[in-house]
Amino acid sequence: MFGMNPRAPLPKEIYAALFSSFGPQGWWPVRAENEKSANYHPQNYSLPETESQKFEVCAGAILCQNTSWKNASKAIGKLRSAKALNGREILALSPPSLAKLIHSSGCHSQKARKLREFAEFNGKVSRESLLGLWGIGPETADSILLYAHHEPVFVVDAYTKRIFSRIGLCAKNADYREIQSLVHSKFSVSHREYNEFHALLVKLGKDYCRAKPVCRNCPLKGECAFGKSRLNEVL
DNA sequence: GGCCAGGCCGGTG
DNA sequence: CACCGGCATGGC
Repeated sequence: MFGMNPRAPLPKEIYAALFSSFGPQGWWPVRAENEKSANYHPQNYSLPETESQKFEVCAGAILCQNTSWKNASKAIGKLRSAKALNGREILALSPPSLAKLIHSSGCHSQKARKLREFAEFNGKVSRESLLGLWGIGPETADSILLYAHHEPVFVVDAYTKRIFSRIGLCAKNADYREIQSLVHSKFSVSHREYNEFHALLVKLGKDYCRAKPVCRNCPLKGECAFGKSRLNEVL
């Protein structure tokens, strides 16, 4: 309860404000079969379509755990060059050589094991089955469900927690399921909106609502009590 | 050079 | 159950 603000903006109002200032983010970035560089596909919510594109999304979700997308993306590129962006080839590599390919993503030994665990999995995809795999926690599982399988699931990450708690929408120590069910119940939408919502929150977290916040031109400064009080201090 | 990045696991109290 | 250290690279 501490830190929550009854007059905080609702999830759908936050979504609307972010979408109108930032526009569609076009997640998840995947490469179409004949393209040389990874592309975003704004407003094409049917991607990923092929099995290899889906695998790329899942591998990316694992590789970008606690890592910048840039470093994770470099590792994806290495896997592609090695023709190892699929379960069969991942399993054919020795763990050390797989770790070498994904070196740039950090925690490479752990992530090599995580990729192998995922590659070995051939059951029915669900939140429970994904969470049963070593190396897949709630955020990675939900990212896979949303961005690879188009399930209407809101993904919670460190940015989400920081933004929502500063706004007063949730407590500072709110846990994953608490934040997720808050959004699911107050903002029940399709995978397209959850896709954009998470991506927009990441954008806000990177550009404005950082650890050291930059409130000056934040799109939410009008409704954020935290930002207002900070701006008053500065002025 | 410290802090942070689109977390997760295993051990501890 | 809540908290913490370890994993590890690259950019600012």
